[in-house]
Amino acid sequence: MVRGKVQMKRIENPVHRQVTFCKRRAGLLKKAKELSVLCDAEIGIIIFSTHGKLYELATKGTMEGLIQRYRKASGEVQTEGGEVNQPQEPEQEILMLNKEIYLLQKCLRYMFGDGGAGNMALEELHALERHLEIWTYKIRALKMQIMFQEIQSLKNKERVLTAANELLQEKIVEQNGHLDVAPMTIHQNGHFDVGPEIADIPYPLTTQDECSTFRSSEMGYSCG
Amino acid sequence: MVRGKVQMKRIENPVHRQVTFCKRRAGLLKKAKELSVLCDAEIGIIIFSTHGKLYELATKGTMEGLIQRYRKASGEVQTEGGEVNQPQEPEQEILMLNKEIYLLQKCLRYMFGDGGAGNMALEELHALERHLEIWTYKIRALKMQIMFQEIQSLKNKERVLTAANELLQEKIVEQNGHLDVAPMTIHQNGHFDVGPEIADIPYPLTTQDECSTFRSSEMGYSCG
DNA sequence: ATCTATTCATAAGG
DNA sequence: TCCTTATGAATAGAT
Repeated sequence: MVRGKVQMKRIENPVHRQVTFCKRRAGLLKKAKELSVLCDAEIGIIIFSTHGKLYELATKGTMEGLIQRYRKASGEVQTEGGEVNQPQEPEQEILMLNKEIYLLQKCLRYMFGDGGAGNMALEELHALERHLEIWTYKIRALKMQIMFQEIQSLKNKERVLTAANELLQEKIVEQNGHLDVAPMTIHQNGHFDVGPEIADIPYPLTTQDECSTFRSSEMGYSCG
Repeated sequence: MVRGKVQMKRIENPVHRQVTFCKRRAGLLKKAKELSVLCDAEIGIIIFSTHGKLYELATKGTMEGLIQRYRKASGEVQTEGGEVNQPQEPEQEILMLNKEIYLLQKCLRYMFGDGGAGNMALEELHALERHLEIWTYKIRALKMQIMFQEIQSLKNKERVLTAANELLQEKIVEQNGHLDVAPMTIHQNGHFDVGPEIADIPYPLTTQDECSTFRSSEMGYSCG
């Protein structure tokens, strides 16, 4: 028996919450199906429970199809030329990627059966191939950029270490008077010429060992 | 006043349908919000009306975020090795594609700013490049297959026409007695060897001109 | 949009 | 999980 109006806040008792979740979830999905039938609407519902379990409903076709329709519908506002370009605008790029995904999935559907709802024309395949090549090119460029930064970072570290080494050598020479100690210089030539961005570091005796990925803020070295 | 139980079928009267759509849509979204609050669930609803208008709800975060969570959740079931293979199973292939899309989107987010929520590691980029190469390869293979079928279809038509031609020649020769008419044979060699699948066609005097794409059922010719 | 009779959903309990 | 039941909520049809 329903005692009074239910409070619109999270049910704290986990058992009650679970029971209510089951019941209301069923009710929601039922209502969605009814709405779809009565009003001839396409409806998709995605539910993640507190514990991350997925429940879903797609009233016509599949959820993937609905997601694609959603992407097209929410994306086709201000979509103009269908050509692959370098738009510079993140939003346009996202639209492009949505098209890409649509194409990929259409291709996949053809290649592996799935009922053959939407088949791919040869022309679409040509377009897809071209897009994939462009993406491959972009990925390679990005990889190069990342590796370049890494090399730059390593070279900087080398400079720092070399400088530290020389300073230490000088100190040792000072302390030991005329004792002969050979300087420990590092020779390591990469194939990239990186301009000197680090110079005149007072006493750089340590460098951090973390040297990875791309954020330039993480290319750091520390001067103890 | 509700007269009797509502019939669970499409409301034919468009005004009634529209009114019901409005009311029930509002009710559904309200229920979804309640379920989300009461049971701490993340819920997304996508509704397309009959006329294609989009209505949506995402109770936590954005719809895009939810879609990605959905893809991950529905994808990571029974995903084993993270390696790219040729699974033959459509479902597994769909899982792979979901990963692909996830990767593409992550890549895109990095390349074009977007707040930099999830950045890509060099390793992920390597994987993406490899995946793209494989996709390119698959696309090319599919294109080849389609073109091969087209060639096969054309060759069949050639056979049919040649046969028809020969029959016509014979008839003409019969009718004209000893009049000398050179036979009109067609010589056209492609680079693919297609086994004879069409033979002994009685009187194939016409062939359809539609010869395109891939469905083998559409490679047809008609024998008038 | 608002109203109201009626059906529907569901909280609590078993 | 499923059934029951009292009660609040949703809504069809009318205005």
